[in-house]
Amino acid sequence: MTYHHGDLRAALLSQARQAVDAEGEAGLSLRGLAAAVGVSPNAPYRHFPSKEALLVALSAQGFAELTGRFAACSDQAGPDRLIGYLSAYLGFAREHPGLYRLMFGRSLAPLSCDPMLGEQAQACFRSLMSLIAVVWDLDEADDRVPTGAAQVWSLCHGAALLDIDQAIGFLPEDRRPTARDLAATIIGGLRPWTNPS
Amino acid sequence: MTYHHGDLRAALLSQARQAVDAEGEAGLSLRGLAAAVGVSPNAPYRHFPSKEALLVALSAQGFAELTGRFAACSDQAGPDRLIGYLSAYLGFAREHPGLYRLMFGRSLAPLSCDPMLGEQAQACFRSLMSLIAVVWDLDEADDRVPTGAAQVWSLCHGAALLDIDQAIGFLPEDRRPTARDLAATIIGGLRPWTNPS
DNA sequence: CCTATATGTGGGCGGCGCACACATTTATCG
DNA sequence: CGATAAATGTGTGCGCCGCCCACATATAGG
Repeated sequence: MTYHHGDLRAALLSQARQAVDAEGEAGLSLRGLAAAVGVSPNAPYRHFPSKEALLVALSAQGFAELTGRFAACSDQAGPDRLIGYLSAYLGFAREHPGLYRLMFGRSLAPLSCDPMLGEQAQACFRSLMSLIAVVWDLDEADDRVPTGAAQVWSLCHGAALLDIDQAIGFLPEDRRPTARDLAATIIGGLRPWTNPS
Repeated sequence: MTYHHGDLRAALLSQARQAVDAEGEAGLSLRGLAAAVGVSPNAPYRHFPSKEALLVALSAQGFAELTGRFAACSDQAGPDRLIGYLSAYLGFAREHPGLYRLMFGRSLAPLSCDPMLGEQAQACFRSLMSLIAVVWDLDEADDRVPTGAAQVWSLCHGAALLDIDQAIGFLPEDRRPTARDLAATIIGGLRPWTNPS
């Protein structure tokens, strides 16, 4: 290993990603990260002005990945596309609970502050809005689209949270919301999920 | 002030409550708390085994307060009661964003572990479920009630979050969800919120 | 009254984020 | 090619943190 690492920034992000996936944001320190990558405790500061900045970068990476998952099922039509998006969303949350909490657990306000993160997050939300416009047959520019998307996101976010930490005691073990449940709710209105087939 | 404080536990909780309301969970340290109350840095450990335990106690207090708000409008009937609950929920989140995030921002899993917190949180959720049973005219024991309540809570939680941090860029400034919006959604199905009257 | 227990104090350990000065590598340009 | 500037990593250190320990003091029960 040379004195210069090569791509320390990427290495740090990757290591942080692993750590967050494994133990959540709580179990993550810049010093620990640096040590894991095999570098001095202060090296990270050459790439991120603060721990917060690293977290934001990680979050942006998460939004980009989620947007990618959405894009992967954008070619499907109608209800299939809706179900695709929903299971992409739930799948992402289930597979990366730590990152998901990092992305949505903190205030969404910095989204608008940090340009990079804002860009990624907005792209993600735009993707959702265009889907909503299709599903509800609204004009893309209709100003009911953002509020509708907010409702849909709320529903999905809640479902994802309940799924992530299994909210024992709140929901019976076998009554977790599925993408199909959510789709039915969005199209047909709130209604208790029925037993999974 | 005597050597013995009198009711240090309550004083700490009260001070913590203020701090969390003011700057959120992030700006809260046991040492700072102790100093603010005028006591040595380690005194808190005689009343809480860890910082986490204090946070849990604070959270439980929050659930109790929310349950209280629900109870305050339990005498109303039908749709009024629904609207009462919803505005109680949104009002609580808006007035105490720091505490709200503390209650719902972390994993819900410890709810089942810690008996005290679990009790308060379950009571809160039971209160919501009985409302749902009424609104949707289901038997209290109907096993669609918990899943329905989960949907309703998801919607409210998302609305509260969007409201709390004003999600600039996601929703137009004047399209925040109101209790009436949510009630309409719950009864009539997802539908973009219309402009506030 | 005297002792056990509850409660608060003081010192210390290891870890943290971060600021500073310094070392080393890489890039730029005459 | 060689000097010099910029980028990148190191080392030291400060103040804060949560938490553990031994100790002091107040309250309660016999």
